Amino acid sequence: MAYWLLKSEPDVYGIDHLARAPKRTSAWEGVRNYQVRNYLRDDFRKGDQGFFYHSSCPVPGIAGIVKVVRAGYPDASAWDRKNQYFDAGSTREEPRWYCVDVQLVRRFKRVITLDELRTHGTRELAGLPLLMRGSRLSITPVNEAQWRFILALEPSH
DNA sequence: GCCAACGTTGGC
DNA sequence: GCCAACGTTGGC
Repeated sequence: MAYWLLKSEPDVYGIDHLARAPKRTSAWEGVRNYQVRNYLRDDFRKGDQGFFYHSSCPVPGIAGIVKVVRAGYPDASAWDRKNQYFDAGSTREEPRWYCVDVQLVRRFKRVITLDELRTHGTRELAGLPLLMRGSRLSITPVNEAQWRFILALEPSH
């Protein structure tokens, strides 16, 4: 089982939106970056878990945990002319973009902030893609040691 | 709103 | 295939 970090802007789609979704489940769609597309298409498995990260907001950080309930499948938003993520280059025969379905596992009792993660960036979280210079990908892998370490941060403070 | 970093586009 | 221009991301 793999671990991931999924970024979203809370104003657009935050963890509270997912909490209110039917079955607390939603498609993670609209990804239009090839590297992230490859993760979604090739590497995501049902049962994988992910951190739900809030970006572009007053306090960026990890707000909770999701699990993958459906592995990669073609992103239908690319076929919808009215959708802001429409892409005429993606067809049903040859889909260009992929998505997964995620279900909220739980919200953290507190947001584990980017600042706090950075304080561990040279030790336990060295190499975490989120903390790497220039890292902008909306989905990045998290290894098991990093996953466990971040989970253990939640009860402290 | 700024701007560093990085991806994409398109002319050549 | 190069690379300048442009667009996007996302922290600050």
